[in-house]
Amino acid sequence: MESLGQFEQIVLTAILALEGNAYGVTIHAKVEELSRPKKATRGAVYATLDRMEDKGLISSWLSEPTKERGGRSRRHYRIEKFGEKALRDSARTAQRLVETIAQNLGGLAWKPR
Amino acid sequence: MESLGQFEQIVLTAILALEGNAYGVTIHAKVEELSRPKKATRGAVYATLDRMEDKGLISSWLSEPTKERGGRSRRHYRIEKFGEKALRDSARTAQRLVETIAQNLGGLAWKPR
DNA sequence: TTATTATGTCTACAATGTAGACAAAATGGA
DNA sequence: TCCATTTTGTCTACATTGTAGACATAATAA
Repeated sequence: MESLGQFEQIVLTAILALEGNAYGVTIHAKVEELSRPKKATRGAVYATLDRMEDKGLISSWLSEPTKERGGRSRRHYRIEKFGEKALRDSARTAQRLVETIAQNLGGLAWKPR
Repeated sequence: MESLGQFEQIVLTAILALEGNAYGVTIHAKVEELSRPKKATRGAVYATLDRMEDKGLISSWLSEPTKERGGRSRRHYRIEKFGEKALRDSARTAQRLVETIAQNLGGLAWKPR
């Protein structure tokens, strides 16, 4: 019953949100968006992607190079069933925490959107 | 701009939820409740409490022994302002994740109370 | 060709997470 | 009295996750 680390959860969520356009650079950008105002380095993202691939949470493949300035082939990632389940589970716990915190600490003042 | 680890977040939330009755045993129980079905050992909880006290997120003091069978003095914990802020911040990020996951993965099947 | 952009790999370390043995205080019952 | 039991806490050692940044490579424009 492994469970996701915090950063793993964020990276996985980023891949999910990118629907089919998930590779190093876009994932890194989405991770920073999700964890704002905290920064993340590319190294951190790639290391986590590697580990998650080893564990079978995600899989990857190389695409053809693009035509943009400097564009070269990219390693794309997608979530496996196993990763989806892990993410779902971790989201339940996260939700439980958020509710408990909101109840006890009062308005978090986030606007849902 | 330190940010809370996953387990730190859970332990902090447990202290919060226990309002004034937070010490090793009750915290451990609440942590397991919050992270169900995952288990946690007492060692993990205490190690995390120590680290968070070092960082000034929480503080602790010893209470008088109680009259129950085997009851001895307990180390009670409470959250400091700094810890409260850290928890609030981490809750915002968690909420952002949960929303993103729910949007992309569909019903998490939690009832928001 | 070389500078520049986009992309990815690697290494090494710091921080966090975890298990489980051990210790000690209190007290009820032999 | 003193020992077994309950409650509580400490400690050690290690595994996993998180992070920074240097380095490498491919493509192309100039």
